[in-house]
Amino acid sequence: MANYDLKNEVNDKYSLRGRVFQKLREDILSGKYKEHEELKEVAIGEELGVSRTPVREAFRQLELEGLIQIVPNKGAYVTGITAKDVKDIYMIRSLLEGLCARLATEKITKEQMEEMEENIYLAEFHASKGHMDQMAELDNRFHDILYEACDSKMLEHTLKDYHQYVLRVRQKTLATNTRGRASNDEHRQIMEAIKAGDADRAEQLANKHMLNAYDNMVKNGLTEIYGEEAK
Amino acid sequence: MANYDLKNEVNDKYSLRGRVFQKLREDILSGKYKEHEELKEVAIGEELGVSRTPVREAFRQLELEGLIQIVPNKGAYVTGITAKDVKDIYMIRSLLEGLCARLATEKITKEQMEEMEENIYLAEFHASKGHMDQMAELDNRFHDILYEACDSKMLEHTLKDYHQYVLRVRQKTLATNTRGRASNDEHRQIMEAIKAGDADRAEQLANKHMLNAYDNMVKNGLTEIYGEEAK
DNA sequence: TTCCGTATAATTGTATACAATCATACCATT
DNA sequence: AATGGTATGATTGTATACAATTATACGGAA
Repeated sequence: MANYDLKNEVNDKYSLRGRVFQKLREDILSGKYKEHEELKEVAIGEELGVSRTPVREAFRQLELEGLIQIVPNKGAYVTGITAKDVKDIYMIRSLLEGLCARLATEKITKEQMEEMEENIYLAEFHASKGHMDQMAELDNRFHDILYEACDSKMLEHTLKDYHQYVLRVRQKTLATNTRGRASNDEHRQIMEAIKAGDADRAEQLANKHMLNAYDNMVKNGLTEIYGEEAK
Repeated sequence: MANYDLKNEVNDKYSLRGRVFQKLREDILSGKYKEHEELKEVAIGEELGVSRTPVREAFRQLELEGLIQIVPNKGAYVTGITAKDVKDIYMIRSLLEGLCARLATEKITKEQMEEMEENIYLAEFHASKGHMDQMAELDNRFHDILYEACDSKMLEHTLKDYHQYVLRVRQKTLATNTRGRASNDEHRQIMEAIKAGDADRAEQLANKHMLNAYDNMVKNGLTEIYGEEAK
C-alpha cells in the first residue's frame, strides 16, 4: 500500500529515478529480467548512464509495486509469482472487483460510462479482426475505468496493484481468442448492469468474471510457468 | 503492495535506514507528526544523527507503507486519512477478513489455534480489569494471527497494510470499554467457528465484526477527526 | 494597492567517495 | 579428501558535495 497520488507517476517521468523506474518496470513486465534474477545497482546504472543513487531509489519504488524484492546487504531480486499467489490474487480480486462494480453503479460519471461503452464496442471489433494486442490493451483499460468509477482511491489503488501484479500472466491468457470474446461478453454484461443501476447484479457479474478468468487460466495450464500447480 | 519478505523487518533493525524508518513510523503512528505535516530530510537526519541518504530511503519505505506521501522536488508529507478513506477501508476489510477467516478455517495450525484461544482468554481478563492498552495490543495480535493462519501471503500482506493504516483511528475506538468487550465476544465467536470447521460461519462473523467496528466508530463520532464526515 | 518578475534561500535530486558487509576462492590443517 | 579460516573481490550502505528545482521575499511597474 502506498503512493496514492497518481499524479506523481507523471512527474516522475522527468526525473532520473522516474525514468530508471519506468525502464526497469517495463523490462520486468516484458520478461527481459526473469524471476529471481538479481539486479545490480552499478550494472543498471551504467547501462542507463546514471549513478547508483537514482537506481537505488527506483529499486525502492519497484519494491513498492511488488516487482522486486530487496534483501538487505545482498541485492534486489525480481519477484517470483507462484501459482498459489495467482490463485489467491484472483480470489481476492473476485471480491474486490465485485465491490468495485457495486460502488461504480452509484458513482460512475456520464463520461466514464461513455468510455466504457466505447471500450466494449472497440473490443468487439478487434476481437473479430483477431487483433490480440489491442484487445489486451482494451481489457486493461476496461478495468481501469471501473476502478476509477468506484470513486474510492483506496479500492482503486489496491485493485490496480493486483491488476498489475498479474499482468505478466494475464497477457498470455487473453491470447486465446475464445477467452477474449467471452471476456468481452462479460464486460458488456457488467456494463449493462451498471447502466441499468442494478448494483447487485453488477457485483455478481464482476465476481464471476474474475473466477472465469482464473478458471480459463488453469484450464490452459498457464499458471504452471510460475512454478508448481496451486494446491 | 510490496515487501513480502517480512524477515527484512528484522534485518532492517540493524541498518541506519531501518532505525530511521522505525523511529519515524512510531512517531507518525503516535501522533508526534500530524497529518499533512512536512518531513524534511536534513532536519530528521540531524535529529537522529545520520545523513540524508538513509533518511531518504526510510522515506521510500514509509511511502511503501502508506504513512507518508512523497511529492517530487517538494517534500514528504504525513498521509492524511479522510473519513471516506476509513469507511472504504472497513468496507474492503469486511470482505477480506471474511475471506481470511474462511481460508484460516482450513489452514490454521494447532499452534495458531492455541495462541488464538489464549489471546481471547487474556483479552477477557484485561477487559474485566479495564486494561485498555493491553486490550488494544491483544486485538491487534488477534487479527495478525488470523492473517497468518489463512496461509496466503498476498491476503496477509494486504490485510496487514489496511490494519496498520487505520491503527491511529482504531486505537481510540477500543478505548470505549463496551466496544472492547463486544469486540472480544466477536473474536470468540469467530474462533469457535474456525475451531468447529464452519468456514461459512467464520466468514460471515468476520464480515460482521468489521462492520460492527465501523458502526461503533461512526456512533462515537471518531472518524470526524479526519476531516469531514464520510458521505 | 496589486501584480509581475527577479533574486535569494531552502529543499530535494544526483553523483561520487568511502565504509561495511557479504560471497568466493584459496590455502592450511586435520 | 574434507573442513575451517583467512584474504580478496564484489556489492550494498552511508556520507557528503554539488546541481536542479521550488518557495519566498522584495522591489518596481501598472
